[in-house]
Amino acid sequence: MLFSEYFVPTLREVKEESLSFRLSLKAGLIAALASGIYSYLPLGLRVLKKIEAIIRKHMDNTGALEVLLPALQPLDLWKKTQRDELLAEVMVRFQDRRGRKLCLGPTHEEVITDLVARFVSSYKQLPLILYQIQTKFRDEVRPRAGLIRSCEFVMKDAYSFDIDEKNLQKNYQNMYSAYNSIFSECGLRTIAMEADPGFIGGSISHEFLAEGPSGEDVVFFCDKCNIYFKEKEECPQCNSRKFKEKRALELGHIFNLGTKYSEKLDAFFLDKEGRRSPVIMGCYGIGVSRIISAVIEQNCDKEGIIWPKEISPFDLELVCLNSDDKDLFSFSSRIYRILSDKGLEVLFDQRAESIGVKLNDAYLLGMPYLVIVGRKNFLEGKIEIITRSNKERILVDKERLVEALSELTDK
RNA sequence: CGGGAAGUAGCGCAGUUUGGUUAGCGCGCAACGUUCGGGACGUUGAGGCCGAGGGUUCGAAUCCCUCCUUCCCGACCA
Repeated sequence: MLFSEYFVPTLREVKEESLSFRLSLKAGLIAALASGIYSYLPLGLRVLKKIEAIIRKHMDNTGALEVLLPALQPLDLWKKTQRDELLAEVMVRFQDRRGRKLCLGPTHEEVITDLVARFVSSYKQLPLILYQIQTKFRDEVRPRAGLIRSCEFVMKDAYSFDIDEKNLQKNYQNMYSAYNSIFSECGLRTIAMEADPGFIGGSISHEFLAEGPSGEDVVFFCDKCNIYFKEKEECPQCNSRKFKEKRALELGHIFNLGTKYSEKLDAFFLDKEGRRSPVIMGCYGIGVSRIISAVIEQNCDKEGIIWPKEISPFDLELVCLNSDDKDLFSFSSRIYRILSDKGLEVLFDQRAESIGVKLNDAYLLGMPYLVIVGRKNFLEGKIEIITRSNKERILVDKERLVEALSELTDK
């Protein structure tokens, strides 16, 4: 991708305070439309899609099947679980021209259970796991920190349906480990903890938190035992009172729902003995857009973002420092083509900007590798490769560049 | 929903206390020239119902009232 033909409106100054919010605005990942409402710009959307791809891979591995449920939902459905009242405050609700009462789905337990109630009637159809990646709408009291708490956000929600508690446990455990894989593949360090099921309900639930300065939760950490805990009392392992307070962001939450929804929405099946029982459910959510914020907070420095390879919008950024130097420019262009043909995703900054602007932008945007083609090095037959994470600079012979990059990026 | 801060050019801000006639600065944008390994320099230029409405006044970005919006802290939540 040629930088000059791309749409990356970077900003020099922003007044927002949250770390990830600042960086996602400065790097041109998102743009604000109103409080809690954001557009994804091309760079941000690339990241979102990569995260979604990782999630899909791991969901598919658990045997979950992807569906896409409607965001528009009749309020009557919500009356069956009484959650039209419980969630009244956060629901975006309205009437259509026929006076039909609708809401924009803040979550999808009702819709998915209704679907299963319609089509599942035998133990032979179970287990079943369905998931979707979809936009949720919540009328937030106080949106904050950009993608961290917004009124419209992308969520992955999965729902498992089983014949008994034992089978649910198996799915729950599979999801638990899938979640750990997803987050670590996104370049995150997360903490899994037992949690309060809240309005989703059910008996047991676990949440997955990512440490970060803009996090909304507070957790405590004991250096000695290397464990996190929620109650501000003492370390549950060594009873020490010397622990650190940390901010953390909830990225995922898995719930053992049992029969809470299936009973109310009539999702029953006949077992081998012909007995009629409610389907046993689990529910598994990930705040997809929020992952972007968490990743930024855990992977950045004063200069900008440091994308983990797996979700970086591009594999590398190629910077031609002196675009009006014909030799330099044609060499850079040739490199760009060769790398692209090899399947590498390259952002090629060939703008007629000053060197400082291009380098600062490159650090801000944060691709894992920066390939700097400058006149001086070029005349000596060298090209510079900077590893964004540790700022390590290496000079390679220009004939060896493609090879060196293949080694670094494994592509 | 309670508390705080703020709305002036695309972005970041000064000016408001003490009202005064053509509303400023930096960056960005357009053009030309000079630069070219760290947001470079010069010249010229475009761009504002000073958040909205109402009031006070000869006169309002500035004083008063109402409303809207945004950010931050708390309560609540993925």
